[in-house]
Amino acid sequence: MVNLTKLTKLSINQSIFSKMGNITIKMLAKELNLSTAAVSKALRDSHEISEGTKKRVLELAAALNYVPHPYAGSLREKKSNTIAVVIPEVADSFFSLALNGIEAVAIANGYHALIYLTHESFEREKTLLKDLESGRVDGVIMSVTMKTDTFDHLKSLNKMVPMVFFDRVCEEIDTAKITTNDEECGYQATQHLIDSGCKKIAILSISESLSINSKRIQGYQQALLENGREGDPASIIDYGEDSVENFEQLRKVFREVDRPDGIVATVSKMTTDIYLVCMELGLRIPQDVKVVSFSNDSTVAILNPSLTTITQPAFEMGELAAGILFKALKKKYLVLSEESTVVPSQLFVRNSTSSSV
Amino acid sequence: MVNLTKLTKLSINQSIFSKMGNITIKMLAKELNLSTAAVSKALRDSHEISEGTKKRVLELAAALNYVPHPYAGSLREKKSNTIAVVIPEVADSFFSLALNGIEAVAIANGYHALIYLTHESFEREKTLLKDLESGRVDGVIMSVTMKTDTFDHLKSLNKMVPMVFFDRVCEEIDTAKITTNDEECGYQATQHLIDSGCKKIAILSISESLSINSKRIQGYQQALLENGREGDPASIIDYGEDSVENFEQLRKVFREVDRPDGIVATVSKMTTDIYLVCMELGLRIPQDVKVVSFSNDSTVAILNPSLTTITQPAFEMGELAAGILFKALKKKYLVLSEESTVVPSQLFVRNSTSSSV
DNA sequence: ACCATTTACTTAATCGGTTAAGTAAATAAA
DNA sequence: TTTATTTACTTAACCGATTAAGTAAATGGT
Repeated sequence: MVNLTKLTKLSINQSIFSKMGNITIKMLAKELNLSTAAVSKALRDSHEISEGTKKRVLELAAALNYVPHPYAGSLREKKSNTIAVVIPEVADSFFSLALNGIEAVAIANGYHALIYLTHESFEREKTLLKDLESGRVDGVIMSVTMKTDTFDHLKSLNKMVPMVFFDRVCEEIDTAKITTNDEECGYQATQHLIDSGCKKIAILSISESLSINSKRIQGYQQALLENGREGDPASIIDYGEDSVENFEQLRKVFREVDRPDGIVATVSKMTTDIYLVCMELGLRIPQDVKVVSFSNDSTVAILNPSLTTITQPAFEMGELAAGILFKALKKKYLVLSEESTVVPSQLFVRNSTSSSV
Repeated sequence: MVNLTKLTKLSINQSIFSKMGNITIKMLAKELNLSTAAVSKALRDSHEISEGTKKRVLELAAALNYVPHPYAGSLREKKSNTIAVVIPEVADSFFSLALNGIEAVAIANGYHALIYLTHESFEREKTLLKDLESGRVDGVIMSVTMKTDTFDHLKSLNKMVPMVFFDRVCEEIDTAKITTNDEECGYQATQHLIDSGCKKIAILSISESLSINSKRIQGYQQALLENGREGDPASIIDYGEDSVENFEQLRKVFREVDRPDGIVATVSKMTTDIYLVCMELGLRIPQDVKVVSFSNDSTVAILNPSLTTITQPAFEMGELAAGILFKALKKKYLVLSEESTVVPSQLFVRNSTSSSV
């Protein structure tokens, strides 16, 4: 049995919440008539401590539910055993799947993964990354916002902490980047629409500064070019953050006489708008308009009609990014930029591009 | 201009990443011939420091990109300015919306919100909560896993740190709980199916131990009872984690002669399976089977057919939960259990329950 | 029996901040 | 002029853990 009489004297500053106060090594030491050093070593199974003492320490620690304070150790060791994952949002299948991949690897490596959301705000990204220069985390995995168009905050953080970018990478930063074959996919999506009989193909552009966006559009233009079509600049439709404006924009495009008969959505959330606008205007998918979307949504198969998608290896990209980061955290002198990887996405043909209807 | 000559002598232990090493108050103090105390006070705009000195400190701090180490302050102040958000997953519209609500409030209060995912693993929940007893965070907002059926880990954490539950609450813990009117919604959904002409209504049950689940089912049973129907136990279909098994289960149910002609999905992810099974078996929604789902998905309107939903005030529930937690963190003696709130959900009728087709 | 080594600890410094208490010089009050 | 107060700092303790260095006692070798 553990005698707690002495310990009660130690509990101070009790708020309504910490009825018991946090147990510290100091308390264990006092209770056991040992130095804090001995207790610390016992907990870490040091050879300097006798088996009997170790047993006493472990038993008391368990009885009192001792949990080491992570910040104390981190401060001393200059190592937080924590990584940060900085992503635009989580209400997106791609990011939530990638996150699962990252988390799985982080847990397997005994690390904490702190998730930070920028909500596509460049200001928030800057504030966040500045904070991460503090030593709060040992490494960072991130996808930049749609609006990230200067890179000093990234460069600055990259000097302090190993970083790995995934999907929405920043080309200007010299470090590891996990991407998918965006240009090729833009090409494939467009070629698939052409093959399905589309004459006028539009593409929704999410952000000028985003490398994945421009690559997808490059692929789109390349496909048009190879098929002897003008790269009509009017067919690149800017898609912003204001959902009302976006809807209005789409409505306008599809109301025109020479409206597109095929459209590529570069991110999944554009799909709902496309479907709704087509419904409203009485345009049938795929008969009047064919749709391909970059998407990882699980609902694509039960949409009306089911949606042809370019699906990214989201989970795998997360796993890879995390794997490389932990490799860097273990081996001190890893050249991260040499670890960049491109993982291919896959085209899934469904009814939204069917030409046989 | 800042003279950095002295400072270079301080940089030690440079890894490939920390080319510059982290700037500390000690370095600033040395460079300015001040004590660390003076620098600390200057940075916190103390009246004890002259305006001239404050200016010198602030300028050097800015020039060297000084970022205070959060763990050092937290340790001393016994306050981390950080809360934890523990949720089952993020690939779910309800949780991601709630998360946005929580985050918005956290940022407004100058706090960090650390997101932890349990992936519905009870073991992970226990490990996580144990870690959170360390002092890592000042408060916790959480939704328990589907499998959480013992509560010692929750009770234990609740002694150390203020907790607020939302949606998937634990009734046994005496603290604030933000819920929606689950029983009423189960009732409404069922009544709506009855009103739409359904004779045999099934409900998908996600977990026996989850209070929201049992409440929804109670509402369902109540509605059946009030309409003079037997509460057929066979109509409560257990939905587990194995997606292949779930699909098989559903297929079996809908193949039977007296198959249901109405079904309530208690969580949104069940919807895809229902739609796919109906497609496969040639059952038309809503003519042969009517579907209501608890869902916050943005795609419900473009499904085939569009889905009738019970939609929870997810963002608002997150905001409320966070608001109460911060109220508790500010006022020391707030009785959290008195802050529990129930926010109503809303029924949106769409085509999956249409009776006029 | 005597020195060497091993065992099982303790002491004290450290991580990077914050702050109570102390102090010397300048200014104000009597 | 002398004492009181204010100003602008510094010193030192502290948060909770880790660990290099120190030490007393037990054990071992010859």
